[in-house]
Amino acid sequence: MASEAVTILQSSGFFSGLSDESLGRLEAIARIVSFQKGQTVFRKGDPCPGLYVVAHGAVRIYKIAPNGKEHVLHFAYPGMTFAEVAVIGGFECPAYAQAMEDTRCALLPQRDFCRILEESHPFCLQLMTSMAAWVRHLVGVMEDIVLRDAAGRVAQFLIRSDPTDGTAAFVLPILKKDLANHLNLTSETLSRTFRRLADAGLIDLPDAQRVRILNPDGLADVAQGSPV
Amino acid sequence: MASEAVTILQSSGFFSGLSDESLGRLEAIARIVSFQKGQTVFRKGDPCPGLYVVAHGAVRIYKIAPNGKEHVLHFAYPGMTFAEVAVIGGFECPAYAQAMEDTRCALLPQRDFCRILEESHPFCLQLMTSMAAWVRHLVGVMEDIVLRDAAGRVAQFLIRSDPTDGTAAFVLPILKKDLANHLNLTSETLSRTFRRLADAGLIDLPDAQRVRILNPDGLADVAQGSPV
DNA sequence: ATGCGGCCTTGACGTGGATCAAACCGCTTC
DNA sequence: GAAGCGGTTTGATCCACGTCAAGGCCGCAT
Repeated sequence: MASEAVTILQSSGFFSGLSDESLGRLEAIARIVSFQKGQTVFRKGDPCPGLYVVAHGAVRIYKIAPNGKEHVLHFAYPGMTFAEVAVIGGFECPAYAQAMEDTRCALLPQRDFCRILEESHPFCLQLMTSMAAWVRHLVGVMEDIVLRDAAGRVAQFLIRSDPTDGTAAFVLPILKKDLANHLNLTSETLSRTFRRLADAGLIDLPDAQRVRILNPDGLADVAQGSPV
Repeated sequence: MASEAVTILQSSGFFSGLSDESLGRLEAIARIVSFQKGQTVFRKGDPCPGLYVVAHGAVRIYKIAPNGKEHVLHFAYPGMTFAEVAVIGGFECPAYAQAMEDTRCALLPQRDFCRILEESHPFCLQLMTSMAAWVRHLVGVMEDIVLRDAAGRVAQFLIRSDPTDGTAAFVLPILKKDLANHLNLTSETLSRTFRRLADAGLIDLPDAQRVRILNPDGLADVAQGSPV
């Protein structure tokens, strides 16, 4: 099903600006791969299979410390890519990847992908700016962790991930235990932090999976370091 | 002095693999800029002047939290570049940059640089792999901070930055207070951590600026999470 | 229904590293 | 050489967050 690959690629911000010609070349090399919930996509140290574009489901990319502690670098949802950096840099997989749900991806194999990069200058340029945006995001995550306390990190996350841009409740896109891990907190601390924000009247927690932002400005203050 | 720019560019890993033709084009747009010790190179939010290549001196790139806390993202020494990502992505300066010593840089102005990127495919490819390496480095720093305790971070830093690859003492490339900040520690905690490593016989501290690694394997164990 | 196994919450308690404070350098400057 | 100043060290104390433990909730399988 070649057309499925094209649909997936087009849905991704990474490839959306490409010409039909470039898309056609990518389509020619793309393979569709599926993973069951909980299945490992690749392990740290594996040779990098290529660049993945998520079509359905969700994947978490994480590292494991020598002591067993995990840290989730990021979550890849439909339209998002992962393993780009290893593909482009030509190194082995720098982290673990695991499907959080049944997941379907387009896979652009490393060698073919690099060949296209070498042949297509516009594609190269496009990818470069995408990488720059990715670096900026990464630095942002790092700064969240380093410069903010628990409440600040949670507030920042809520602000960034509220799809409603307002006062409707929305469901958290991930399990709280994964969110806690991503923010470098324990799930206990995350739970307590949510409660403190709710007690302060900044958010409402209708149930375990949903959040409503009651006071965006106050939440922004907390993200900027104001005490709860 | 056009030749000075070429020398600087060639000394940088970022540009070392380029053809004479590409180098010539960069030389044509390069300007030499100097900063006195302590001088600000740019501030967060400034329009990005271009890509800097350090010739002499050292620059620290850092962020400031709303509460005033600083975090040093990285140190740019001779041969290293900074502000590449903002140039390529076309955003404003995402951080502060300050000369730690009297410093001389080549500056490749944003617009000219981007024009060359658009015209030269080999250059684009080269830059892409440099960016990938840079991302990997960034993720490494982030993982150090998130997954290791104070002793682990310091041990990891020492292992990575020991130029002697052995048992000779070497001078720390930066002030301890800046190092502490980079590792997300206070200088007090860094001082105490050095002492603990020295008491454990893993390192020797002949004076405040120098370190000698006595037991590389033991230090590696600490970096992997073993208690001191 | 019943049991079971994740996930989430809440409480009590412990601790790594921050903070506060003081003293000691090695400099530069007068 | 006295005074001043940043950087470093050390000690005493504090606190945000982790750890440990227990209980509640919900979906799923028997």
